[in-house]
Amino acid sequence: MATAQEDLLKIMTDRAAPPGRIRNIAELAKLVGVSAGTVSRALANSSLVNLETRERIQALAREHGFRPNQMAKRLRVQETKVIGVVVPLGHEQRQHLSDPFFMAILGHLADALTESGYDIMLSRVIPDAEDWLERIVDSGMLDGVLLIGQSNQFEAIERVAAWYKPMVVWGSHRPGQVHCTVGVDNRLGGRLAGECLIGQGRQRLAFLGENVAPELLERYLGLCDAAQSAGLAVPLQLNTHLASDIMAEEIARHIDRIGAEVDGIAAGSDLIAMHAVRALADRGIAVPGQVSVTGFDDLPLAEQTIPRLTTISQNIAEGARAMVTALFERIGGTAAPSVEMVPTLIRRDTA
Amino acid sequence: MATAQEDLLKIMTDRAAPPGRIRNIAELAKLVGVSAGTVSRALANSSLVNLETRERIQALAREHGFRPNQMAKRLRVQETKVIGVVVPLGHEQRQHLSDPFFMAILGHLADALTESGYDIMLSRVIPDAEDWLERIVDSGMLDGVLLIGQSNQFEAIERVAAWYKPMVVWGSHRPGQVHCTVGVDNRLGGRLAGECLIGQGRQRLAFLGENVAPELLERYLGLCDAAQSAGLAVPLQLNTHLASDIMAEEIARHIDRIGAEVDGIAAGSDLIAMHAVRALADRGIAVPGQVSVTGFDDLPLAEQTIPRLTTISQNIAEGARAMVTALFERIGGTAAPSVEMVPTLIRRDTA
DNA sequence: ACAGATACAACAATCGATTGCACATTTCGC
DNA sequence: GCGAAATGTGCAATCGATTGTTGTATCTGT
Repeated sequence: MATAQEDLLKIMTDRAAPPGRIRNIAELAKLVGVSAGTVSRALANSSLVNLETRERIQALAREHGFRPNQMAKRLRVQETKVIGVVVPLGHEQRQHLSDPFFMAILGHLADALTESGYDIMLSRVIPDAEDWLERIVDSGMLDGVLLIGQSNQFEAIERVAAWYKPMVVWGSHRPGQVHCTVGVDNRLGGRLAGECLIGQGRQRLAFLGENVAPELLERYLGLCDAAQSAGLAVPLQLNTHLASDIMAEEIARHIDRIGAEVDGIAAGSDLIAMHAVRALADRGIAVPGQVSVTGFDDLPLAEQTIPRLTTISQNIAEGARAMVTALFERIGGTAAPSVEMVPTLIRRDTA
Repeated sequence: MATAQEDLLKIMTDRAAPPGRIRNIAELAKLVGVSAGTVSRALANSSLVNLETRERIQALAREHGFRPNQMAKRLRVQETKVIGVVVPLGHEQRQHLSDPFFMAILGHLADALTESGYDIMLSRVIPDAEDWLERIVDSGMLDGVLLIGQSNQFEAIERVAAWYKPMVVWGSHRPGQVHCTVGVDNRLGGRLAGECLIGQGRQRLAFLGENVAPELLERYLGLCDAAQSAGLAVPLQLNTHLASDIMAEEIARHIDRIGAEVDGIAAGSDLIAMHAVRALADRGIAVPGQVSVTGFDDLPLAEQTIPRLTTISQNIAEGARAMVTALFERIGGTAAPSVEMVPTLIRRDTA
């Protein structure tokens, strides 16, 4: 702590900005002896200004560590080079940014966007106010918006999508919807999971995950499809919050309650599956000996659990790329359509 | 795909903005029949404008879905309400945003910042240009900057910290440094890990993790301290990249190479430890039977591996809070000092 | 040597909101 | 009924850069 105090002193002493720091283009212009406009062009390396003066100005700017104010530039040019990445938490007030799925996709989005010279504005929104999305969209700070997940905000998204084009949403595509989505065919994914379980001879199925978000609902419906095709009873649907701390005990309770009624569990996500496997193991129920479990997402962690998760793969890297290209097309004025990717079953150890 | 085409059509048709959309305060002012200034004040709910007109203006704004342009406001007010969260990847070009540690801390930062009405600008920076941090810091877009990790950019950070106050860095505190850090005492953490291993009777120690980032270097030095105190040989130091795809095979190679030379591994992070445990298991080496392993961070995943990781805990939630409060103090003009938290050993199954 | 082209740089409008100051209209005290 | 205070609104400057237009040397060709 002693050293920290010393630092504090040091900081207080050179509190004043470096002498003669240049704050804006006008000051630099005065210093160089030209007009502000010329400086602006010089810094943009425009051939309109004499090579000699151009270099003189650039040198002086570098020397004084001057960089033009982006806020002003962006206001003038009406282009911000910032994309909003928004996670709506309609049904999940708890922090959910640490959800591994979100993090995985965010990583890929960040790659693609920074590569194209865009910055990322991250918003974790709890849609309490009716116009949460409108507020984001016309804050005037964003060139476009990527929404990760539809949550229970389908209506709000549609409403905005009707007039705001540069927006792409990760989620399910319902026939006739206006907003542009990228995602897998969740219903097919659910069906694949079901068929896998049924193929193992499982008869009494359950789905772990809530059904307010379209994505998860579709997965459940896909599971139902599979059950129906095989002549089995309608699978149970067990609600589970997405916040990881609650999730664990919630799942444990479900497992306790349903006990031997169920021999095949399709989880709404890998994270849910992981907790389910753990809860089953804790109770001495063998996976996949007595109960089979499937996940959804195929996150890196699916391979690292023991036993490794059998899961439905959505290609997140490809999905992120698709979102970004669709968004750029839309920013450019083209009406890029939705993209629906095909999920595949990754067979590992749990089913 | 048919439905997607339909959507496209629909989108093209109402391409034009809604009729009579109000673009700026001046237009709204004309509509209401007052001056722009009055509208501005009315929307800010200033008591300077008559309650009646105020409500009339607000109603009209709501009706037309008008929201003032934030970019303009922020330019004028010289306060952006945006905090930059920056991950410098000096020694790691590969995507690293998906690093679970980063994600965990980002989640908590997002909570704390949004709660205080700040937005987050996320930058994943590869510090190739010399002035990467300067560019971020005086882009004019940020009220403050949070740096996650020092990477190998200690000098650059110090240089900027000399004149830019509202910046807080997650990482190690070296005596006499100028920039404000929040983090655990990494050296002590390394020592704790070492003592734990030695306490299990381990004699031939190794550290898994590169040593260009101060944090990891300190951890290694702590391990060395412990070894020295116990009269053991200097622990091996094995470089390991942080990009998760390379990491796995790199660690596997290390394990193959060192074989029986080592019976105690202190990993630089939980992720590294996890991969090490897996690599050992794959080779039929019992953990902790033959080799003990410790992690660092105590991420949620540390509890979910099998066997569960023995690790050094840094309280990430508390750390994130500390970063944010320090940053706010600095934005307010106070020179908040560095914070160094005390790490603790979490004893689980791997050591 | 002169019309016309070329190369530079200055001027001023603009992006969209905020806010100090001045001005006009009530309201109030006495 | 008159000066003073209170209230409400408009005007215009400002934040900091960009860019279309205009103006003035300098240069080219004949």
